[in-house]
Order: sequence, then C-alpha cells, then structure tokens
Amino acid sequence: MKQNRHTRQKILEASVEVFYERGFLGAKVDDISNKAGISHGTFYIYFKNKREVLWDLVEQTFNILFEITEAPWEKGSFYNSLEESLRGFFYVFEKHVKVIRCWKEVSLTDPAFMELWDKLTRKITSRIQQNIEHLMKTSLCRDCDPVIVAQALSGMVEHFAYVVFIKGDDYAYSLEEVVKTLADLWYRAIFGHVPHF
Amino acid sequence: MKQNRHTRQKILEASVEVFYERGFLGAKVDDISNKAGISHGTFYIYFKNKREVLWDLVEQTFNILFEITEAPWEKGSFYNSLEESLRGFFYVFEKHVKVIRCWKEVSLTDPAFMELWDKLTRKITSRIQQNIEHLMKTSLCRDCDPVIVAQALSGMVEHFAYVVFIKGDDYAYSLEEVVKTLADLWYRAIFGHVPHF
Amino acid sequence: MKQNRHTRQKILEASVEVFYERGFLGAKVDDISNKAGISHGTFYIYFKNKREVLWDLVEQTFNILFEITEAPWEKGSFYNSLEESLRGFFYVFEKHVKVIRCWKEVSLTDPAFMELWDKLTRKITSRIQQNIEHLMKTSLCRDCDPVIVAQALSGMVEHFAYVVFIKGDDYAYSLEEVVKTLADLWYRAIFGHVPHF
Amino acid sequence: MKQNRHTRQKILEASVEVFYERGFLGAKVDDISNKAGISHGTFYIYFKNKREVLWDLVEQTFNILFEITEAPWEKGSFYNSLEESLRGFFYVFEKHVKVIRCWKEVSLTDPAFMELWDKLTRKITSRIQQNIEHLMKTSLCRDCDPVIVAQALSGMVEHFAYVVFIKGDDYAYSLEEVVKTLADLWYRAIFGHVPHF
DNA sequence: CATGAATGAGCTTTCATTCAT
DNA sequence: AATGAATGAAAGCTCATTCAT
Repeated sequence: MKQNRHTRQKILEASVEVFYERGFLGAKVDDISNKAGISHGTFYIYFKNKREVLWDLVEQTFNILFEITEAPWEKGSFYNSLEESLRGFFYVFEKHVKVIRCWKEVSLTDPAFMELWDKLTRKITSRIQQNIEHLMKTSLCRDCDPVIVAQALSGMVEHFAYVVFIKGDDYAYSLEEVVKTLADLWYRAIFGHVPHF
Repeated sequence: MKQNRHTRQKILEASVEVFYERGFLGAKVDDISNKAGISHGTFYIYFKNKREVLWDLVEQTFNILFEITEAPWEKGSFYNSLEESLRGFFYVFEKHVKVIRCWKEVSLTDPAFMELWDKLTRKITSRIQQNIEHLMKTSLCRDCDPVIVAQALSGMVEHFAYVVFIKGDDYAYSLEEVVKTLADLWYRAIFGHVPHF
Repeated sequence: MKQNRHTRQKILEASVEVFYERGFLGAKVDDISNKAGISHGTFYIYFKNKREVLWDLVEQTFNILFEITEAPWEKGSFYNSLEESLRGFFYVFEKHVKVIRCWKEVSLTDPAFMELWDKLTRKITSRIQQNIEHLMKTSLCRDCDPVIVAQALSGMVEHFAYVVFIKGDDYAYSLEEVVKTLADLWYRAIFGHVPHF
Repeated sequence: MKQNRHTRQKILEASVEVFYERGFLGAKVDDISNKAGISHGTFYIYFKNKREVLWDLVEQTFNILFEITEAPWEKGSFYNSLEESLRGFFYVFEKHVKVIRCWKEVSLTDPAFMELWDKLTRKITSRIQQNIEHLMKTSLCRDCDPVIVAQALSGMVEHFAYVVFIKGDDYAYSLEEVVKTLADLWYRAIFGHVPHF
C-alpha cells in the first residue's frame, strides 16, 4: 500500500518533467515510465493513460490556485495587498509552471481541461472585478468597465509569469522588481495617479 | 501553373482550419487533404510535411505583424496614437489568430517557431520600451524599468487578444470599448494620471 | 516520327545513366524523365514502365554480345585467337557495362532477365567447352571436365571485367596487361605448360 | 530475455529467406514478420529497419569469411593446401550464399555494404597475391603480375560458387569434381605445367 | 504527341495498450 | 503488483501510373 502510493507519486513526478520537456502530445508513456524507473506495463496499473496523469496533476494545481484566490484580502492598504497578492501568485505559479504550461497546451484541444482553466480564470478575474467595482463605488477608482479591466490586468500578470518562468528571457528579471513594477502599473491603471506610501 | 498556385492555396487554407480545430499535433495530413478536396498524395507535391505548411503560414503572419510594428507612430497625441495602434493590432490579430494560436502551440516544442515568435516579441516590446524611455526622458512618464513595463503592457494586450478572439468568452466584448479601456489602462499605467483630451 | 525516335532514344540513354547511378529498383521514372529532359507523362507514351525500358536495353546488349560469340575463331594460333577474343570481350563489355550491371541486378528477382542472361552464358560457355573438347580430342589439352573448365574460365574473365570496369579498383589495371595475363592463365590452365610464341 | 533472443533469431532467419526470395529491395517488412510468425510491430522492437537486419546478417557472414582467410596455409604440398582451401571456401559459401547474394545486391547502391565486401575481397586477393609472390621468388611460379593473377583466380572461384549455389544450373556439378578441377586450373595457371603427385 | 497535376495503393514506422508470466 | 514482449491501429510518406488539357 505504501509502495503503491510511492509508485504512483513517482509516475506523477516523472510525468511533470516529461510533459515539460516534450509537451503533452509529444510525451510517450515510455519516456514517463523510464524516467519513473518503472516498467512500461506498471504505468497502466496506476493510470488509464497519460491524459489521466495530466488530469491528476492539473486538478492538484487547480485546487491550490483556486484556494489562494480565496485567501482574504489583506487588511492593510490596497497597494500593499496588491503587492502581496502578486508576490503570492508568482510564487505559486513558479512552483507549478510546468503543469500549467501543459494544461494550457492541452486546453487548446481538450474541452475538459479548457473548462477547468476557465473556471480558474473566471474566479480570478471575477475577484479582481469585484474589487474594482467596490473601489469604483467608493469613488477611489476611475470609471471603466470592470470586466475588461479585470481581464486585462490579470492577463498582464499571467503573461508576465509565463515570460519569466517559462521562457527564461535573456533579461534576467529581479522578481521583486517585477512585483513592484506590476503593482505600480496595476495601481496607477486603476487609480490614475501615483500612490503615496 | 495556375492550377498549381490554386491547389497550394487550398492546402494552406484548409490547414489553417484543421490546425485550429485539432491543434497542430492533432492534425492529420488526411484531414487537411480531405478538407482541401484533394488526394492524400497531392499534399506531398506541395509540402514536405505539415510542419512546412505551418512554417509557410507562420512566415506570412510574421511578415505582416513585423511590418505593422514598423509603421511610424502617428503624429498626433500620444493617447490617440496608442489607441490607433491597439486598434490596428487587434484588427490584424483577429485575421491571423488561428495561425498565431498554432504558432504558439508549436513553439513549445519546436525551437525554430519559438525563435520566430521571440523575434517578433522582441521587436514589439523593444519598440514600446523605446517609447517609454523617450517619455521618461521628457519627464512625462513615471520612473520605472522600461523593459518590465514594455513586457507587461504588451503582454496585457496580447493576452486580451487571445481571450477575445480565441475563447470567444461568454461576455461579448465590444471591440471599441476594449480598445478604449486598454488604451486608458496603458496610458494611466505610464503617466500615472488621467488624460485630459 | 523522327521526333518520336529521338525521344525514345533520349529515354533509353537517360535510363542507362539513372539505372547505373541508382540501381534499377532505386531508379524512379521521374529521375529518368528529368535526365531525358522530357515530362513525366511522356515517358509512358514510349514505355509501359521502367522494366520495359530495361528490357529494351538488355535485348540490345544481348544481341550484340550474342553476335560476337558467333564470330569465327581466328585462323592463327590458339593463343592469338584467345587474346583477340578476350580483347574483344573487354571492349564490348566496357561499352555495355552499365546495362550489364543492371541486367544482373534484376536477374536476381526477374526470371525473364535471368533466362536471357543464362542463354548468353550458355552460349559462351558451350562455345568454350566445344573448343576445349576439340583440343582434348587432338590431345593438345589436359583431360578434364570441359563443362566445369568452360564455366570457370569464362567466369574468371567476366569477374575481372566487373572489377575493372565497375569498381574502378584502386589498382589501375593496364587493359593490355590484363588481356595478356588472362590469356596466359587461360592458356596454361588448359595446356598445362608455357606457350612458345 | 530468452524469448527476446529467440524472437530476434526468428526475424534473422525469416529475413534470410525473404531476402533470398524477393531480393533486398523487393522484400517487405511484412513478408519478414509474417514468415517469422510475429506481428508487424514486433519487428521494429528488434531492428530499426530491414537494412539493419541485413547489416547484422552480413556482419556475421563477413566475420566468418574473414576468419577463414586467416586460417594458416596447410603444411603439406601446395596442391593439397589449395584443394583444401577451395573445399573450405565452397563449404562456407554454400552456407551463407543467400546472405552473400543479398550483400552483393545491396552493395550496388549502399556504400557501407560495398565497403565491407571490398574489405573481404582485398583480404582474400592480397593473401593469394602474397602466396604467388612467394612462389615467384622461389622460381616455382611463372612470372606475371601477382595482383592481376590473384584477382583473376579468386574471381574464378567466386564466380563458380555463384553458379553452383545460386543458379543451381541444369548441369549438376559434383562438388568434389569442381574442387578438383578448379584446383587443377589454378595450379596449372600458376605453375604452367602439370603437377606430379 | 506532350504535359504535369492528381491519384491512391502500398509501404514504412510509431506507440498506446494488453496480457501472460 | 510488476514486468516487458507482443500487438495492431493509425499515421506518415513515396512513386508508378493516369488523364484532362
């Protein structure tokens, strides 16, 4: 039973690497079992096929990401909360970037994965949107379509995470500086003036 | 000869659709030739394999996108230029979104496609970056790392284009409103105050 | 009509070269029509397929080789006749070596070609055999199985022709010396003593 | 593991037959796997393609043939040694004739196979050549170009082996008589007189 | 006659999946 | 549970041959 769980874990870990190196469609079950140090046939005891493996990985990632979006917004200033949120997002994104990349790859053709991604995205953007709507009500924020703004700002961050963690761009970004700059851009984009700390 | 060009064109057009529906790796040459209304063998008269077809499509798209980034920045106000640029970008992106999606899919595993995408991205962000650096010199813009800002803002737009044109989100965005909102966000993010028209 | 014959000839000539370069099975009709400077379809006006082309070439070669084996044995000494025969054989073999090589290649799997080659071989060896039998009757030749001897000696010559003309061995053979040496070997093998000129 | 070796062996054995029946280029992997009693896919577990199968077979044959040319020349009389050598050669040749035929077929178009054949041929002829040169020094042999003679005599034997084992000529040769006759021809060709036993 | 685009049968090769051990 | 040899469906690709112009 312990062995069981251990082997399953080995397959999951190996899959992350193989999916990342070759892409989901390019990954062969053989690559995975080799990397996991198990025989080809053993793979099929634990998973029906490689899609099930990815589904498992993606569900784990989904749950973690979904959870952090529910973390209560920090009490302090909006700017500090924003910065903290971004820092947290980048931290989790980095840890799961290999799975996320694969998730998005498969979403292009597999509706179930797409659905899950959308669910997460909707959660995130709707939260930002609510925040903006709240700020608009209290007149702190410029008037604009909160849906579009939420989409745009979350997109900006997600896109940046991709660039930083996946492409490993020539320009070596200091993560702290990125967080600070993105928070600045976000803040100003909404409030339309420079924050006074 | 005329027939020639016609068949080649039919293959290219069919490929765009098949690649979009099934993804590049999921697309079979048979699907393409069926959709193009030609026999299996004919495909191979015109292209070595499906990668060559995508390369052809991507090169066309690259050239168009590369060209529009060289269009001189409009004389008028910065805000108007920005809006016009975004409008132009969305227009072209929409026309080529199917190829672009595939391009990015393949870039995950094929360095040549990645290289071409990077070349485009670098061109776009470096242009934005120069613009920001110029604005910073004339003190119109807040002090910040121009590289990160360029990356973030172009990412915001690119990401939005994806959402609008590929996912066809439930929320039916008015393109004009999107352009206006993104221009606003962009403008405020840089200048840190509301534009006076 | 003249055009006709001319085109046919071009195909035959091109085929010889292509068959030689790529082997019969490796030769594509496209290679032949390209080398002949005609269109792909034109080939099929003149020949049913590439086998027919080779058959035509082989028949020509067969007729020439068959004919020279009927040339009357020279009046003079046996040794001189032998030398002259070998010289003649090498001369013709060189001119037709490309076709012959292909002929033998195809004979491995195509009975008709094999049959034709055998017919030639039987003719040649039976002639040698008769010669030997005649010499044996007149007691000039050592006693031995004329069939085996004929086979062996003709084989020796044919094999050498292959080496000289096809492989282009490192060792640059002087054709005259080869003829002389082979005639010597042949002569001594039969008569069992050195010839007195 | 035992199964493993067994299947590989079955493929090799089936290949010999199929290559012989259809020629190398005419042989289909399907023919081989059918004859071996395995599925199509299994073939590719053991060999990359049919060329690799032939290469394996040819290497085995090469090693055996190469080895026997290194067998020390028998102590006794030259004639007896010669006879024994020819007998040995015919014996091995017969066992491997199917592979040899294929080897020569492929050599026409595949340089690697040609190279290996040449290596063998050079070894054989150079050994004969040395033998002749030695005999010439001790004045036992007539003066002649040892290279040409070696080439010619080895060619005579090789050619005969082909005729006897591949074509299965109408004339049923007694192998013993062939060996004796070829030894006679060889001996007299070199020494120029009849041997006294 | 000449053309060359189009065809499709036929072959090669890969790899997810099964199953006897 | 674990193994890994065997399977065969599903692509990929080639090229001899046809046929409308």
